[in-house]
Amino acid sequence: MTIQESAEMYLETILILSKEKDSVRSIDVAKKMNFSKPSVSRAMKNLSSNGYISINDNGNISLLPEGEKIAKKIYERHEVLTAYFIKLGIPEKTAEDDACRVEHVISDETFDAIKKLL
Amino acid sequence: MTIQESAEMYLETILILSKEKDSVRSIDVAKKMNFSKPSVSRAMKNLSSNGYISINDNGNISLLPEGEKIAKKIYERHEVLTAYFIKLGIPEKTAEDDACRVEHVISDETFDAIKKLL
DNA sequence: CCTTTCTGTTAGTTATTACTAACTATCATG
DNA sequence: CATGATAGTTAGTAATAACTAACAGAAAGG
Repeated sequence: MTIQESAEMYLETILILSKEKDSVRSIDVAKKMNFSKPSVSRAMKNLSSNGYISINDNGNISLLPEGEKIAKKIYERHEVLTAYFIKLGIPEKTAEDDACRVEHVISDETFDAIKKLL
Repeated sequence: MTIQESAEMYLETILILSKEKDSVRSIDVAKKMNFSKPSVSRAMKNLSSNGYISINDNGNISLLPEGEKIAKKIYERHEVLTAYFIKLGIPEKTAEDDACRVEHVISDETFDAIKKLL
């Protein structure tokens, strides 16, 4: 099963939230992504049953190795692409939005090439 | 109604096919995109009822102004992005594939900036 | 002319990914 | 302890976009 774009977004968000705060729960993810609680609840269940995250009894979410690998990959892409678009003169907001969509669709080769440009 | 990514792909394909041959029919689109006949049939009906294409009695498909505008926009993005990725040292096949996904998701501003780099 | 092939459509299915409504469970506080 | 807010889940729905099975009509070839 190839990981879906939505799963990548959830994992990236969990990574970002865990940098910002001590514990990450479903509700934090929902607020950050502007999604409904049930959407996140379902997604977390899915990520959990596929071994990307674990959820303890308190509802705290943590990335498992496989999930962390993906989250870090997408997060790096996000950072690099945003910086690159800004360097091209794109306003920050637009650069971020574009990075957020491009980060899921480009190949490793193309990403590496762009990364080298910075 | 914002135009969907799939509609953009169909319109782009129709434009490319009409450069290659005199008449374009559903079956040509299906073969080019590797989609089933019913998928294309449904998509053409949709594009037609939204005024992007017209289909005559022989089943020949032609782009209407609104459809042609979108097709040309996406096609230009495809060409420019492919050229750009190739310039970065990416193999042609990968460059094409990446262009094909990126072309639908970047803003006009970011595209223009990349275009200027060439 | 009949049979096969090509083209297109109808109908129903599937996957992804979001939603709302409504429920349960927990927890803090007056 | 009762009340109300917070958190999470269950169940059902919707949009997008692909699929297969099955059929209808037209064209082509023996």
